[in-house]
Amino acid sequence: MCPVSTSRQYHHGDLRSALVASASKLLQKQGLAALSLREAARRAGVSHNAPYRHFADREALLAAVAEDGFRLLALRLEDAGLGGGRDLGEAYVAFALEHPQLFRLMFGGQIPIDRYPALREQASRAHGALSKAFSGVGSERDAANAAAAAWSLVHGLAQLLLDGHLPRAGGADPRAFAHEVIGAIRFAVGAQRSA
Amino acid sequence: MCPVSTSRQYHHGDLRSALVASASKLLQKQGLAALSLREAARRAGVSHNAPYRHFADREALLAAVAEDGFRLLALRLEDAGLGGGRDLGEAYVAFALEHPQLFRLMFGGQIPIDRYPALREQASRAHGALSKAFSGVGSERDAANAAAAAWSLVHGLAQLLLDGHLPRAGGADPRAFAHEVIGAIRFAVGAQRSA
DNA sequence: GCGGGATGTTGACACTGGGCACATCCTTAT
DNA sequence: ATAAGGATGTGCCCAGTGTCAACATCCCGC
Repeated sequence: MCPVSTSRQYHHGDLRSALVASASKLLQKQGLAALSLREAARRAGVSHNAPYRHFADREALLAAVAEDGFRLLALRLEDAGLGGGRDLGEAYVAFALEHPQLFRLMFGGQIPIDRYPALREQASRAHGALSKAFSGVGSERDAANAAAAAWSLVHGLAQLLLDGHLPRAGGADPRAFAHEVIGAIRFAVGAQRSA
Repeated sequence: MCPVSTSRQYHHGDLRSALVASASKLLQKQGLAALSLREAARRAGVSHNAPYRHFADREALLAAVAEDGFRLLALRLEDAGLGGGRDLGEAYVAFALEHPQLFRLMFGGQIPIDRYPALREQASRAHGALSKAFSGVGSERDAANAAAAAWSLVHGLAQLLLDGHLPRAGGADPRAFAHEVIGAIRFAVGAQRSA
């Protein structure tokens, strides 16, 4: 399929990777709207139609970029997993803040995940890293729900921070703010009970 | 040349509203990618450049649609607010599930909110409706953080449900699932403490 | 009336995603 | 080694889009 290291280059060598790379850079610098197939091709030094040999359409290229994103996120979470649930959450938010555009692409609903098995797999990996921290809580179902709730919490926090919806009470440092908010969920739970 | 112009009104009457309406419908039915200025104009029965008398560019039209979305969300939350924090959360998720595309537009980061004061105001209104439920919790700062945490939780849950990231354990009904997950946050808090 | 500003229209340009036929190069079987 | 054949990349084409500029039409205050 994809001869990796041994053979000489045909025309470009590894256009697929080059395209994903230039697309990622483009996404990070200029945002999703500016990410065009043609521009990515231009930066990779090939004609505007060459990408179609590697990606069915623009969406497929986006999916490849997102897949890389999920892979990176999963790695981060697996690293942070040793520190417990709260560290996981902060790592999640940190990832989003470091790669805002990438994060939006990954969760922006632009890509129908089920159509890209490789994408789904990396996403599941990230999911798994989060779930593991809650595997010992109550029944199996309780654990799954707790994991879903925790994921929701940190995911929503990341998203709202990116969109500038949360007036950051905790000063300039978003990481500290995230720490504070994640901790404050217990107050919310309390209020919920009393209501 | 169309010399017959008696029945056909040259001035549309309220083109701005008509454009927002057709854009909303378009968004809901076909998704953000299919929402073009030209198509919206076409559906409003007007030439492809007429929108520019009311919107500086495509983004401004999107902002107007999103503004309507926030207005609707705020209303929903204000209605649900009487029932307490948990009802609020479920109303939030329900809104997202009923208007998936609109919700994504509102929070997809496509629109720089700060550039559209009217948008910001409606968004703040929704925020306020959520915050009110936590106004009595601990110190003022605790309350703000609790509100942020609660918002994050339901927002993340909505987003993850829309993207199909959460395998729904609770059967077919997403509303019941949302109820369950929101309730499960306390397990997550417990796990967090013990970690 | 009538002139000016708001509103719509037509035309044009650059750009994009995507399809087609053709050129180029590598690999493999003969 | 060489010819067949498939993988890879190129050009040219088309429809659709956002946006600008010039022009047409309408409505309101003088």
